[in-house]
Amino acid sequence: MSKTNEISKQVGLSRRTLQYYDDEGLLPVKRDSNNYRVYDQNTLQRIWEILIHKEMGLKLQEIRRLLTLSPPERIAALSHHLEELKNTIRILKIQEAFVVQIMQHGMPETPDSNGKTYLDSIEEMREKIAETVSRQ
Amino acid sequence: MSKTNEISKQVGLSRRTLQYYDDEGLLPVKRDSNNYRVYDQNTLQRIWEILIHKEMGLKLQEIRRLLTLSPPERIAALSHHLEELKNTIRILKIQEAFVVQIMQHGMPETPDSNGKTYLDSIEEMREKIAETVSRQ
DNA sequence: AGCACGCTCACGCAGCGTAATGGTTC
DNA sequence: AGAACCATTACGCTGCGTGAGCGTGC
Repeated sequence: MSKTNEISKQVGLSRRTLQYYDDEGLLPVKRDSNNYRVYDQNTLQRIWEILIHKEMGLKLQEIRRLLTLSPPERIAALSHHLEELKNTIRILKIQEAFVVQIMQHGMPETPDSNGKTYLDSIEEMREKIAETVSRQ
Repeated sequence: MSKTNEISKQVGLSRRTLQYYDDEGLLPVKRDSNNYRVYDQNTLQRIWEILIHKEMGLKLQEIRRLLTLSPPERIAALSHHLEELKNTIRILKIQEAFVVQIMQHGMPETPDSNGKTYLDSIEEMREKIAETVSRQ
C-alpha cells in the first residue's frame, strides 16, 4: 500500500538501501502501473526477517539464500553460521594474545635463513599462541 | 642484494604482494640501473616487522603509520589496537548470542507500527542481549 | 512548479590475483 | 633467439551501501 519513502521512514533503512535490496533480489517488491514500488504487509514482514538476520551477522547473500530454506534447513544454516562466528572469535583472540605478547616482550628477532620462509615462522608462532588461548 | 622473485621465495609472500607493498609505500625498495628492485638486510627486517604486525590483525595502512612511530608511541598504538580487537570480539559475541536465541526461540514477531522504526526495535534487542553477554 | 519516484553509473574500502604488454639478460 | 626474469598498468573480486545525475509522474 505504501511507497519507498514512507517505508523507509517506518523501517529506518534509507530509500536507496531499500532499492538496493530489491535490485539484489533480496527484497522483491511489486510495482504499480507507474513502476512505483508498492509495499504490503508481506514485504514488511520480509524486511523484518532481513534485519534480524543481519543482526546475527549474516551477509545479504546468505540471508537471501537462507530465506528460501525450510525451517529445519534454516536451523542447520544458523548452526553453521554459529560455527563460523566462533571460529572468527577464536582467530581474533589469537590476535589479541599476540598483541599482548609483543607489548610485553617486544618484537621477535628476524629469522635466520634456514629452510623456512618468514611466513612459516609466523605460522609457528601463531600455533604456539593458539595453544595458550585454548587453555583460557 | 636480491631481486623480487628470490625474496618472494625466502619470505613466502608472492611477487605481486611485494610489489604492492612497495607501491603502497609500506615497503620502499631501492632500484638498480634497470629499475629492478634490490632488497637488502634492512628491507628483510622491515618485511619481518610487517608480517608480525599483520599477524596482530593490523591493516597495511596502520602498519605503515605505526612503523614511523617511536617505541613508546608504538606501544600506545598497539594498546589502541587491542581495544579495537576486544570491541570486535564483543560485537561478535553479541551476534553469537543472538543466533543462539533465535535458534532456541524462533523469529521474534514483526513490530507493530508504534513510533519506533524497525531498526530501533533491533537496537533494543541488541542492548538486552549485550547485557546477558557481559554477564558471562 | 516542485516534490516523489524510477533508473543507471560510479565510487570507496583492502589486498591482492591475474592478465596483458613490454624491456632485460643470458 | 628463446627462456626466464624484471617492470608497469589496470581490471576484477567481495560487501554494502551511498551519492550524483537524469528522466518521469503527480
